Amino acid sequence: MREDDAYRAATMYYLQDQTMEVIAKTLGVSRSTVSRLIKSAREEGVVRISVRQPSGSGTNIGHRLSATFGIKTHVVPVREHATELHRLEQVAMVAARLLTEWATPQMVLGVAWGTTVTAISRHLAPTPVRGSSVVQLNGAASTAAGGVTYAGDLIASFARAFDSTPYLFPVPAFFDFAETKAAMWRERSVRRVLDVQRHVDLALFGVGAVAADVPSHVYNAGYLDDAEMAQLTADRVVGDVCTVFLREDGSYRDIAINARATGPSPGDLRQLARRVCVAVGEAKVPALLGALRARVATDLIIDETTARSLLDRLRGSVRP
Amino acid sequence: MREDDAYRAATMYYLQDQTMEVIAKTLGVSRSTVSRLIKSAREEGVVRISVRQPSGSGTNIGHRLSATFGIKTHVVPVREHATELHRLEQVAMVAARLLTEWATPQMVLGVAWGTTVTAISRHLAPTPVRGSSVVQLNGAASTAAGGVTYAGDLIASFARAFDSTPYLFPVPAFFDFAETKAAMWRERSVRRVLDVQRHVDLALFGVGAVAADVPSHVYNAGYLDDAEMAQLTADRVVGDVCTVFLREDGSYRDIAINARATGPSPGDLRQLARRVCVAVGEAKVPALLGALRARVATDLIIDETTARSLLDRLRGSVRP
DNA sequence: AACCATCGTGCACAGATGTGCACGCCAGGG
DNA sequence: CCCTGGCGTGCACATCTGTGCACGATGGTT
Repeated sequence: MREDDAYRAATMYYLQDQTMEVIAKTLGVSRSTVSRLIKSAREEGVVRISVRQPSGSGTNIGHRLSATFGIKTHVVPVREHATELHRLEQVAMVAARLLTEWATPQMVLGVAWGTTVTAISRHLAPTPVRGSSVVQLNGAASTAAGGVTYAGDLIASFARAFDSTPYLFPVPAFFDFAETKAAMWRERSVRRVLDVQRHVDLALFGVGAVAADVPSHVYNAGYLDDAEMAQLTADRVVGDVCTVFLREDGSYRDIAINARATGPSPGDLRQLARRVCVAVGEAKVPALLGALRARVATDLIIDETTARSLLDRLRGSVRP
Repeated sequence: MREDDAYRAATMYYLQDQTMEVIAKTLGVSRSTVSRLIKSAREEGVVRISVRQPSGSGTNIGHRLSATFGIKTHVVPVREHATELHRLEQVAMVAARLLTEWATPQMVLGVAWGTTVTAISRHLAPTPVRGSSVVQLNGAASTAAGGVTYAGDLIASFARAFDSTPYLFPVPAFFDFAETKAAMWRERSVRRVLDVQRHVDLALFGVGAVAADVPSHVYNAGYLDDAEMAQLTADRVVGDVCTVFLREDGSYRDIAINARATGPSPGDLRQLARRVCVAVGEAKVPALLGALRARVATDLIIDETTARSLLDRLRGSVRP
């Protein structure tokens, strides 16, 4: 009843360009109610709005990035002086919209966890996708409490939005011993999830930066001890993708801790058709550069300011 | 430049929920300009808004029609006392939006001509569709002047909207002699168009009603002489689809004039995957009933008032 | 039965949006 | 050279839209 009214109101508003006043009279409710109906229609995914990039947008930032790394880039316009938190919110909104736009029946969506992905999850409008699954890409349990429920809620919120089957990955972010990982990887319960991960059609992840203003989750939630942090610095690690650490040049294979990490390596990721990387914040630029050089992404969603920083660093002219 | 600004403004407005004031400051223009940029983004097809029908809308008119005729129905909400012209405009708007939503690469769009289809053409937002074609379904030349350019403009406006190759059908609406039709149908120039028509993926047409308040084009533009009109009445013809005449029970094969008509018969239409019928006006109900019984449509776009009328007539309780 | 929490609604106001008008810029033509 | 028509812009106003608040209905609990 209510949903049907929302549908009727949305049709009249968006498809027939009627004012809410007129719609209110037709439906026999107050204008305020119509406003709320239309809002709920948007939030419930009854209304979908997409914006397509005009083909001939010439020399702008997005196209430069796309050309350099051979990826599709979505640059989110933001005001110059906008705070990083504000920008994160903007980018997350756009990412959430694009994601629902890219959803296809039977899709397997792989999601990592972190501040960025969590922000995206807050902006997802419900978009039922027949036969879809959502799978957690990397383990989240840590010595500190809360990692599992945190990641669990995150996956659940994606699964709810797409009406998908959720697959959790109940392993720690890092094993203490590489042998344990090897052992667990032989367990059928784990293998089942790994198998789903290999069939991911659309992977979604952010990048972690070791030195960030809004510090990335991994480096602050008790996942790593002091010795490990020191080792990262010694290894010239600048950040991570799916809790696999990277250097700015994109190398990662010889970083010891990665043998104990549970997320897919850049090499694993590259097997997947579509890999969407979302990044906000100048501090993430070195890590992002490493990620792009490791070719982890096919799509990049980034705010204008960070994008500019990235291009600057590429040219070698690092700004203060 | 302008288009790029429109894209940025539209992104910020629709995807990031920014106010125009904020967008104006970011882009360095006045708020009014932003309003206009966003409007143009909508009109130029940069922004697409679609409204999906909630699955569980139970006993409403649309579902009753869908169940009765085995078609998909889109009922356009209108105010009860709305004029027929107003309703036509509403329905045409919705039809235009749905059409762009249904457009797929390589599609062949078949369009008839008439008041309804013309109204739709006025509301089409440009939506480039790779490799698409638009083909005229029925001839339009008449003894009175203007038929050809009229249909030509119509087809051209569809072709422009979808960036398609247009195929005109340069034959009269009705031949005077069935033999001429047979002869023309052997001509290669005509056969080429007929061949495109057979590959139509999406056919769009209205229904003509012999006795309409807003009279249908065929019966008023000099296509038929008095004797022919009298013959139609004698044959219990209630209207036409693509200038092929029908009775209310859906029969059409034994109506003499149809042998001289150039549009696809219901039987021809049924070969096409998707056939979208658009209808407005109580006067069209008998003709529409005939059309639906002849199974010419897979999709029906109709206003609420006409839909109600249609259901009433189905139940035998014709209202005054 | 009384109570309370929750929810949906309309009212009224604040804020956001659309648009007629006038101004200024530019290009083409006299 | 000026004139003129077309176009894009900002201003100011009218209209449209979003939302805090209060009220009333509903349903469950004590």
